[in-house]
Amino acid sequence: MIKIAMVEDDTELADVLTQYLAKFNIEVHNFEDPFFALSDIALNNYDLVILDLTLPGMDGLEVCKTLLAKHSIPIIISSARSDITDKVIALELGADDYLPKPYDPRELEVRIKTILRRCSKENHLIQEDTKHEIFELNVEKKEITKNGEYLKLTPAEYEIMALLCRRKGFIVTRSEILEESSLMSSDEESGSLAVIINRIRSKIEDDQKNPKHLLTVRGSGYKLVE
Amino acid sequence: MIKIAMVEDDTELADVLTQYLAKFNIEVHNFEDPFFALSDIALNNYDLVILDLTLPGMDGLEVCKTLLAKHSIPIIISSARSDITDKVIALELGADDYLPKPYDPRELEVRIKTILRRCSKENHLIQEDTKHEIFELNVEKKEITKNGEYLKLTPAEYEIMALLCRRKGFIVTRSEILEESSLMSSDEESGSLAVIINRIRSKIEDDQKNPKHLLTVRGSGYKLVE
DNA sequence: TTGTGTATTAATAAATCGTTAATATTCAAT
DNA sequence: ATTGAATATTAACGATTTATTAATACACAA
Repeated sequence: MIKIAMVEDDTELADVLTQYLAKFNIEVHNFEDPFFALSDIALNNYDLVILDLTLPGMDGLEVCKTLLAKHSIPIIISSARSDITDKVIALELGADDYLPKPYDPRELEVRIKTILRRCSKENHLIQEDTKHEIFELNVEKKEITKNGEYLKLTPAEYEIMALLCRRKGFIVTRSEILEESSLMSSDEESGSLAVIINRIRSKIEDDQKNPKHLLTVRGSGYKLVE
Repeated sequence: MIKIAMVEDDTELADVLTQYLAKFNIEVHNFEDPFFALSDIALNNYDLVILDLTLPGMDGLEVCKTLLAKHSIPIIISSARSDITDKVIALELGADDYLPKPYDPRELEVRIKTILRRCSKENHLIQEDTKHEIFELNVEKKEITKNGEYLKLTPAEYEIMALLCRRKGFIVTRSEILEESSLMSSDEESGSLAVIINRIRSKIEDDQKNPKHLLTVRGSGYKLVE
C-alpha cells in the first residue's frame, strides 16, 4: 500500500484523484490547508507528497522548501500556473517531478510509481528488502518483463497487461479493461478480449492450461498475481 | 465490539440501521438531539460517529465542526441533501466519508470497516496488538485467506463465506444467507445451500467431518469461528 | 499497392458452478 | 431405543461463462 499526502485546494479534483488512485492500491490523504499538511506529514509516514503550487494564502514554493528542509520525502509539484520559472524553481529546490495542470490521472499514477521506484533504488536499505517482482512494467520503455526477460507483446496485449500490472493483485473488470484500452473496440459483447487474454497467457504462462499468473475471476474479471 | 454514535432524527431509519449493524457486532447508540450526542461523545469512547446533516434546529455541519475540533474521532456524514457542496464542505472540514441518502445498510457497514481499518493503521499502537485472525476477508480483492493462504472459492462460496466472515462468531440464518447472496436462488427449500456449505467445509476444514470453523447451529443457521 | 502484423468475428469446445435429487446421517424429543 | 425433522453427502445435470481456433477484416508501412 502506497500512502500519499496531497495538498490541493480543489477538493473536487482531489476526490477524483483519490478515487482513481485507490484502484491502484494508492491511498491518498488530501489537505486543503498546507500547514495542516505539514504537521501531519511530520507525524505520519507518507511515501510521497503531491503539492499544488497555486494555494490560497501561502506560496506553494514555500511549502515545498519547508518539506525538503525537514523531511526526505519525494515531492511531485502540480500547478496550473503556466509560469515556466515555477517549474525550474521547484526542480531546483529539489522536487522530484513537475506536472502542469490539467493532467490525466493515469499520468499521475505513472509518475508516482516511477518516482517511488527511483527513490527506493537510491535507498540501499530498501533496495535490499525489495522483494523480487516477477512481472515488471516499464512505462517509459513500453516494456514488460517476466523475471527480467522481455515479453514480446502486441500493442493491445501490452495495454491490457500493463493495466493488470499496475493493478497487480486486484481484480480488473472486463469493462475497465475495455475502457482503458484505446486499441480495442469497447464493445462488451465482443469476444476480442477473451482472445487477447488467451494470447497473453500463451506468452506469460508456463502451462497455459493452468494459469498461475493471469487468473480469471469468474463473473468479475481478471487478476494478475505473482 | 465496535461502538458507534449515530446522530439521526429519523428514528425509523436509525432503528433499521441499529438492528442491521448489530448483526455485524457493531453497537449503535442513536441520538436524535445533536447536543445530547456531543455531550455523550465527550463522555464515552465511541469508535466512530455517523452524522446526519439534515438535522432540525442545528446545522449538521456545525456539529461536524465541533466534533472535529474537540475529538479525534472518525466521522461519516450522511445526508439527503443532494447539494454537492455539502459533501465538499464536510470532507474539507475533515469528515472521513460522505454517504448520500438513501443508501444500502451494507454500504454503510463496508464504509465503517474501511474507515476503522484505515484509522487503526494510522495508530501505531493499535497496529501492534492486532491479533492474528485466521480468516481474513479482502473485499476489494474478492479474496478470503486462511492463515494467509488464499482460498480458492467459487462465487457463491465466496459470497457466503464473506458474509460469515463479516459476522464472524455470530449466527447467520439460512434465509439471511439466501437473501444476501445474489448468485443463489432464494428458495428456502432448495438444498443448494447445504451443498455449498459442504463444499466450503471441504476447503477450509482440516477434518471436514468434524468442522472446527464453519459450525452448524441446528435450527438456527451457521456460524464461523476462529 | 502490397504485405505483414494485428484486432475482430464467429463458431465450437471446454470448463465452471449452482441446482437437483436421491440417500445418508445426526440430533433431540418422546 | 424409536422416530421424525434437520442437515450432510454425493453424483449427475444443465445453464452460463470463458477459452480456443480459424477465418476475416483492417491498418499501417515499405
